Amino acid sequence: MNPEQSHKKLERQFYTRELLTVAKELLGKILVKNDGKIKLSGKIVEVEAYGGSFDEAAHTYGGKTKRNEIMFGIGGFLYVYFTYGTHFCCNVVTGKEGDGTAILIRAIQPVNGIKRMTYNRFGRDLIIEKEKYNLTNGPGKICQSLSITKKHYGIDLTGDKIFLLDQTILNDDQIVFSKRIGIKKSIDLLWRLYLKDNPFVSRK
DNA sequence: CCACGGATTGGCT
DNA sequence: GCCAATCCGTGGA
Repeated sequence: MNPEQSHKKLERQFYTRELLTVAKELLGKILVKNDGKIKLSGKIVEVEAYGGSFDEAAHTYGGKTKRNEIMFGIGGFLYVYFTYGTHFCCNVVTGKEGDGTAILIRAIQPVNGIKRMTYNRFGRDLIIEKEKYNLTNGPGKICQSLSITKKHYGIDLTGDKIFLLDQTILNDDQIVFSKRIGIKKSIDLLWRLYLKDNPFVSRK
């Protein structure tokens, strides 16, 4: 059965829990970008947790600024940032007011709207089968294929524009806990979580 | 005001 | 494996 038709939208209380709890349970959930007639969606297969008093790699480490203020709010909102002059990345804010924690969505497995995602990414149809795996296997690629930009900063994930659909919670033995990618601080935390053996994960 | 560099990606050696 | 692209948030003068 199509997972988009068989599960409910995640509510506020899913997001307001502790960072790593939410990170684990985000795996396997369906991310939906609702563009009206067209709905783009994918299963979350890789995430990274950020935030808390000792995580120097988190954007919240230096305190509240205009850029990161949504991360300091209550869970269930979207934190979008722009980096390297080229890419957007999207995060799910977690926890209570003031926590400053969020989870970067690093890779999804396309479910619906694959043709549209392909056009958003490459400006054309798929040419080779292999390209299917290059659609959404990275944080910048997700935002490009789903057309998520700065204007989606702060969107309420309990609304109907961008949201998550509930799915079965996965067991720990299906999840790999590893070091985060592309950071220079707090590099030893095993806060990158991904689905074991999933071909849409950004790297092993 | 200015300088620095980044939670990335894609192309080339 | 190396590096440029290309913007803007952040921090120091």
